[in-house]
Amino acid sequence: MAMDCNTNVSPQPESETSSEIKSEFQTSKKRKMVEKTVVTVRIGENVGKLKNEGLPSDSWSWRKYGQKPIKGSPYPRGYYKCSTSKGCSAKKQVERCRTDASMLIITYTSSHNHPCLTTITTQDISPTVKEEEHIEEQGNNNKTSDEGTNEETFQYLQSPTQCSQDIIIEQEDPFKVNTEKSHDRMDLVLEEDPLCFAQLKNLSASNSEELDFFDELEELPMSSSFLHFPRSIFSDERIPIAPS
DNA sequence: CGCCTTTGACCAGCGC
DNA sequence: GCGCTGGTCAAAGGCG
Repeated sequence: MAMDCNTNVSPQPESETSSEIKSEFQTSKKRKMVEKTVVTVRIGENVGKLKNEGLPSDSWSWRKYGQKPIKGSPYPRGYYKCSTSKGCSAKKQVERCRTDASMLIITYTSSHNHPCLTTITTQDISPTVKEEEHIEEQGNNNKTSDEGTNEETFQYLQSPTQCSQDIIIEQEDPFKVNTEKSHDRMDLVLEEDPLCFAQLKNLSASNSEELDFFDELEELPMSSSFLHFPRSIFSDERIPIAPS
């Protein structure tokens, strides 16, 4: 895998937890062309807070079906399937960035063939959403004040750049060159991609899930030393994905 | 009892 | 063609 963490400086607002999404229509040189969305998530204080608060881990329900050590990375990769709906083919892969233990790389594959639970049982999970939104509001410089305050279903249509301050998402279309307009593309992609915001919301929530997963991984070598890096060094975690 | 995690085995794609 | 590697399957066990 060519995944790695760069330390490029970007104008995006800094945050304890940030992430990016990259859309891939061709990906995984090992496998067929499958649309993927790669998200990098910086593990920050928010994650711990979420975890401590015991929030539901996700709007979707994920079931782990495999874990594999990845060559070149000290951390294994976990494979998850959506268990919200039986026929749902949505999957995600979770791994820790090999060069920055404080970052998670989450790769979403396929799309959900069912409505997000957020839209199904809004009343059940709205406290969770509100918690997330509250966190979002704490430091999102780009976000307008009236966003993220109402129904969750509305957020489904929002740009991921606005969805969360602690999860700054950048989606990259490998077939397009201009990365500076990535957030413009994101809007388009998200409107087309069934993963879209519902999954983006997963990110912050699933952080805790991933943290649980990686709590164990942290016992692996390297991780502790990486955790000592100042987070500011990794203000930008753009992950280059080598086209196949 | 149902769901989830773990883990070894197997399969498939890619590079040499 | 072979080996390596990533991705998936399925059985077993644990947990709520």
